[in-house]
Amino acid sequence: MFEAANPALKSLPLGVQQKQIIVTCNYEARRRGLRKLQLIREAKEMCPELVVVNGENLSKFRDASKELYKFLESFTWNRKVERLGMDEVWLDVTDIVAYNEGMVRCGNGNAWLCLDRDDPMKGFGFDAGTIAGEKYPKSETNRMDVEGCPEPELVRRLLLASHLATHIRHKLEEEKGYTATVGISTNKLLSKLAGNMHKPKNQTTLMPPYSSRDGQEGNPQVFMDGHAIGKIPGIGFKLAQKLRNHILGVTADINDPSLYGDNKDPITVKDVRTYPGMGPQLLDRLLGGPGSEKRLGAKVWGLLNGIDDSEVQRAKRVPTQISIEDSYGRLETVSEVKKELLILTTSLIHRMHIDLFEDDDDDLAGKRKKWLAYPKTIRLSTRPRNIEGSISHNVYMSKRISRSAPLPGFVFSLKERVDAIVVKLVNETLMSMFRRLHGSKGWNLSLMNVCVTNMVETAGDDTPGRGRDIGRMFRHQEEALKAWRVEDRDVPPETPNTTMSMSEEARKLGEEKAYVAKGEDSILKAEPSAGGDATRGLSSSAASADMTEVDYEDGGEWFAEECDEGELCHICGAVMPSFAMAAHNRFHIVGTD
DNA sequence: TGGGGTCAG
DNA sequence: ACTTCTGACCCCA
Repeated sequence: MFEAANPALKSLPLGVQQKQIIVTCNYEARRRGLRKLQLIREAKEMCPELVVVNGENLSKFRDASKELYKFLESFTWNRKVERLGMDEVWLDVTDIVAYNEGMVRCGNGNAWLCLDRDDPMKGFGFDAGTIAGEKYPKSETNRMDVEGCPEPELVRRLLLASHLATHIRHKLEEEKGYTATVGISTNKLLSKLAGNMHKPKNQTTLMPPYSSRDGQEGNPQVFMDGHAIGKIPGIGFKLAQKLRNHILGVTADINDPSLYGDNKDPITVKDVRTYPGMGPQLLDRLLGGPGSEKRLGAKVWGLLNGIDDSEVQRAKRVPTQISIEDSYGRLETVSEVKKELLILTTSLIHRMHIDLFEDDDDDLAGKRKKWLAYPKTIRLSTRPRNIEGSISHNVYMSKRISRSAPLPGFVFSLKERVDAIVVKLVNETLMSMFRRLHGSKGWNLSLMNVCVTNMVETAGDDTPGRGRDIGRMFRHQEEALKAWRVEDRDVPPETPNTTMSMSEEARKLGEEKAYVAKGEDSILKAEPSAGGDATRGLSSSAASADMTEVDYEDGGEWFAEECDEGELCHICGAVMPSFAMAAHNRFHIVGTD
């Protein structure tokens, strides 16, 4: 992002600072030995010419992330574009690939990939005899013998997805100035891991065969097996530790996290997968216990085998929570706390206006402002500083504690000044929550976080199932898939699909982005899941959105236009004129029966 | 629903 | 000195 704004930075080592730490840095800085989350002092020592920019305010990153995401969404037909953090994205391009797959003779010559079902001229030409970009495993030749290989349909789909990925990467660089790295495969897990290869600005297609035959593992298994166990998305620090302990046997050293840096993890996916007795049941025993996820063993076993059934999610209209936090060297008095709460709360109210309060351009009368969602709950979290020498050492470390309360309706006021709202919220709500967390003395905090959550969405035109183009989309997809159904009769249901996902790091620096193209290939799967999803989307949005739509929309607008003082609904937190409250309450009573 | 844990970037 | 500033999802009572 910084590089895109100022290309001269690309050749300089650049780091983004939060407090005393370089939270991320560009490739030039990494080339010189810098790493993420390194102390400023060490970084400067290692690289005196390091250019440092302040990254404590994330607004610019949020804006760039949203812009990037919107750009990528414009390429999709199904709007399945899922963000992971601010700089990674998955695209499910199954439908685009399926549509084009029927019209392209892969394996020879020039072909056309159509990007718009309504305009055959919109698209790009490509060489249907090659996979675009890098492949896993590497191979000598780029020419494809599509018909001669064991999984020709899958090869065709991944080939199309690879060219689509290249096209999108080029457009992204031309039009937005962001480079990206992409992985292309049949699910989110595999495409994400493939996207880690060939950084900073290439792409990797995980090549067929995907199934094992005559004792040979498929490529996804070989690919997964080579990864350190802790590198698998979904297997974090705790799970990896438990798995290592079981494989290696429990010794004191094994519990030292410093032994397992990036490349030092001695335990691979293959070590775990092939351990005697390994399977979902043993994994459940190893990883389960109070508090752990249901069916965790089955899920992890799937990951070890390259299996991931999770769908690429469409972006939600509003976040599920918004929080602001800061860390402190010392925070020991009530007045210090109050001062910091005022600062945090001011940022939080601003964030609410940015993320929850947008133009309603669907209104016939023109643009109006309205709340997209009302958070019902406010939460205050703190992190008490480690008490020196107290408690054994490893057990009571830097955990957060929190208290929550209903969010008062006055924060939605559009008339009152933000600073007045902030003062009221801190004095009337947050300070008493703080007292519930800590007494008036005897604490020292290293962090405070203020969060609003429990969003109640107002109705919007983005609600799945509402858009006029949704029905049309599915009809189109049906047609595009007809040919496939016939041809795929004898293909087992496990046959993969074609999907694409992308990730970018514009967020941090524009150092690179990765996008990952994921290919779905199971048509038999696509049919029921498309039908099921469509039905679910329609019914659930009708049920939940209709309930709140009239209330909140009207309440918000009346308040915005006519009211100086709103009255708070204690059920949902909406604010509206007093005369509306009786009808509003009736609505709740009827609606919640 | 409140409080906490894990995972991710 | 497992740190920064988040956000998503899961579990239990």
